[in-house]
Amino acid sequence: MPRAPEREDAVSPVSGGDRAGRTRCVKVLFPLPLDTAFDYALPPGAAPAPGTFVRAPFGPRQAVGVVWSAPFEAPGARDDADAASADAANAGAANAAARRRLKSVSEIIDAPPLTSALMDFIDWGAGYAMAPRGSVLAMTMRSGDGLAAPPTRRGYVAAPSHAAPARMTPQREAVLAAARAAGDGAPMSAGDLARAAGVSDAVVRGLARSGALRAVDVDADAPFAAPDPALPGKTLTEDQAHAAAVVADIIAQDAHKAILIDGVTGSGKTEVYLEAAAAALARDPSAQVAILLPEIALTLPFLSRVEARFGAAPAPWHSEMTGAARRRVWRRVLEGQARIVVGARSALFLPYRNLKLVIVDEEHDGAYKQEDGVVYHARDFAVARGARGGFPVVLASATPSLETVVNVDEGRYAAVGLPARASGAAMPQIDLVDMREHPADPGAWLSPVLKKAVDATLDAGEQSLLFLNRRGYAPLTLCRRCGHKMTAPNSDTMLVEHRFENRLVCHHTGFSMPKPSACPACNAVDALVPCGPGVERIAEEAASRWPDARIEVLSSDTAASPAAMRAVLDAMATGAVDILIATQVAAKGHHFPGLTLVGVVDADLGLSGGDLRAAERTYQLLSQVTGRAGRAATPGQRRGRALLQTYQPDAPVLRAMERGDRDAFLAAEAESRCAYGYPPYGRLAAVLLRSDREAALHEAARALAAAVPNGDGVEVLGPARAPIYRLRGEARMRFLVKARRDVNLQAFIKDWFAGVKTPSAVRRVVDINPYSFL
DNA sequence: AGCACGCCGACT
DNA sequence: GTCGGCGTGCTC
Repeated sequence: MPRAPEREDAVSPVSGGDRAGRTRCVKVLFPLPLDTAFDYALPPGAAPAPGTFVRAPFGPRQAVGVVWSAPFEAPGARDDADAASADAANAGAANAAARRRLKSVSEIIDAPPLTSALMDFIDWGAGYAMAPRGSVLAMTMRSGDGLAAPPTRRGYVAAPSHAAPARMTPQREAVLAAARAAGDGAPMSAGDLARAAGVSDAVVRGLARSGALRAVDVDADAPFAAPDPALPGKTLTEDQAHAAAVVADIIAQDAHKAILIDGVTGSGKTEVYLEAAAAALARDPSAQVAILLPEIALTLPFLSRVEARFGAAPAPWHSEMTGAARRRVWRRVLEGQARIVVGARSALFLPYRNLKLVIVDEEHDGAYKQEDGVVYHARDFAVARGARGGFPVVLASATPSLETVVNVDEGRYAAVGLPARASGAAMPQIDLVDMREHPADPGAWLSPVLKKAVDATLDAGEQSLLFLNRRGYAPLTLCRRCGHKMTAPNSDTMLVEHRFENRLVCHHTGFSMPKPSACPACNAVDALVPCGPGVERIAEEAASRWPDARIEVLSSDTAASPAAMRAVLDAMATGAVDILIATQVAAKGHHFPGLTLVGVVDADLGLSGGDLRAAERTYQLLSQVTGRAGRAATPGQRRGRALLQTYQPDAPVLRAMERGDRDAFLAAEAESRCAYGYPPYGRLAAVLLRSDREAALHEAARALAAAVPNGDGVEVLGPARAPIYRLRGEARMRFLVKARRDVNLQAFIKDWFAGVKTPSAVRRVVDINPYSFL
């Protein structure tokens, strides 16, 4: 990208605007936590469109921002709207601000501008999340150095044949052949050429010196290969073909619509929405498609699936990408050159030039909720993005969220179902194991019923998955002499024993320490006892019960790296593991053909805690993990089976799981949420105050409580201590704001806060529609 | 977010 | 007497 020449001080401080105050200016928004866009004069003749990237002096430094308005005439010394709206006493000050000489935009950056749909989305998102607009813009601009001049690297192409070197050798011949094979359009680096020819790069340099190879500078950020939507996809089942046709029909309407693909685990939702992507790409040769996934760990195998369908690798995007890879994707998305982006929730904010479809896979997944910085839910924001861009949004899930189901029921979203597994295999048989009737041995966690089922599965040469959503060896360590509980320093969080590393780890703060031999409170030696099970402890029990079985443990921390994790998953997929003991990392998106038994060690886990979505989350997790069983229709293989160990077999969630009656569960869940006025039937927001100064925190909470405005249909609960009161040395208090669906919650909260001055030592975080209540 | 300005403790 | 701690406030 060529750059505009520097125009420092193009408008001179004295004679810049003419006397009549006709300086042309624009508003500029910076990617900083500021809500206001600032006014700047424009260099003479410049008329940047809204969305254009510019550089401008900002305080003592230069900053890159985005033009956030059409050009307008600078307000003169006379009253303008700002002054008129201020009251008489303030008019002088307002005028002084308006009259002050504007600084000038120093450079108009030669890059495609942000689209107005994206700008609208940023404005809307900031208002919704109650975040400064600049913070939302920052998510769009988090690009490494995407606006800097593109880096180049030296490449070589073969010069015309008459430029053959005087002395030809076999090595030189090989290099020239390799360069000619690559062609003029694809310069190769010296190293690549040498490797292709099987010679050292000295040969390449020699040829370049002699003129037989021409050196060219090539863009180091290679373009993405163009996807070919016309390539044949997988053969679809009748259900899939029907669903794909319904979705394609919506895409053909070229208007905003949200549609849910509601398909049981193993029904092949992915094939259906890849057809949706193909339809969008085929309609418009410059269309871009974004596919959002909840977990980056899943993106790698998924990328190859997309590549297989379209013959081109998609552009990946997630928060752990850095440097050149990040810059390359960002730039190519901005240019419209990257046509398919596969990424985590933040991929929604990329500066697409012509976004025509967003697909949100596993739309119910809690990982779509961003909890720090700008707090948002990527599913909801995706739908809002589609509304502003005038394009459809596809949501896919086997266990759609109640929010989405209600949107479908009330006619706001379309829906299409995939009721059967694509392989033709039956859904697993699900049974509850009442632990009161079939208790495990003391100090053990597997009931005789589950152990017998694993025996039978081993005998049949099939695989078992024992699922427990708890990392480590034991979730609680306490001193048997004095009762002291091991907690993280300056936090009210329990330390979890991880026996493989012999450490105590805090899952909230990341703190860890070697397991001490004596109790830190009473100094009793060897008195610290692990309480309760984690996956490592279940593995210990399994190893003693089935000493000859091949057993593996999988959780986000037993695997040292993503590659190690893949290795375990691959071993499971190829049948090299008999019993896999795993947390929810194994519950998502993996296909294990030999797996016929899923045992859930503690189906009650997650039901306690009083979180309004506890039952829903449990249902989703259990459906997902039990859905791993018996997915392949292998001849002679038994039907998949799942056993759920529970102490509360009458809980509605577990009854619904047993009967496979999702709709009854959702109906009951909807009824109870409706009765309490909880989302999606009412609005909810959490206001969290935190500070390392406890007295200031309590005072701020008291002051806020005293200032709650009267609002029809709004109720403010609290302040109360947050469930984790002390975290990383900070104390935390929380309010919950509950409102009817027709209430503007954000306006109410803004009004509330406007009347109170909270000291800066107390941080205040608003979470609209919270998912985490810690 | 930076960065400057502004009032109270340990040092050349 | 100064260097410097980070609280508060501003950036067109």
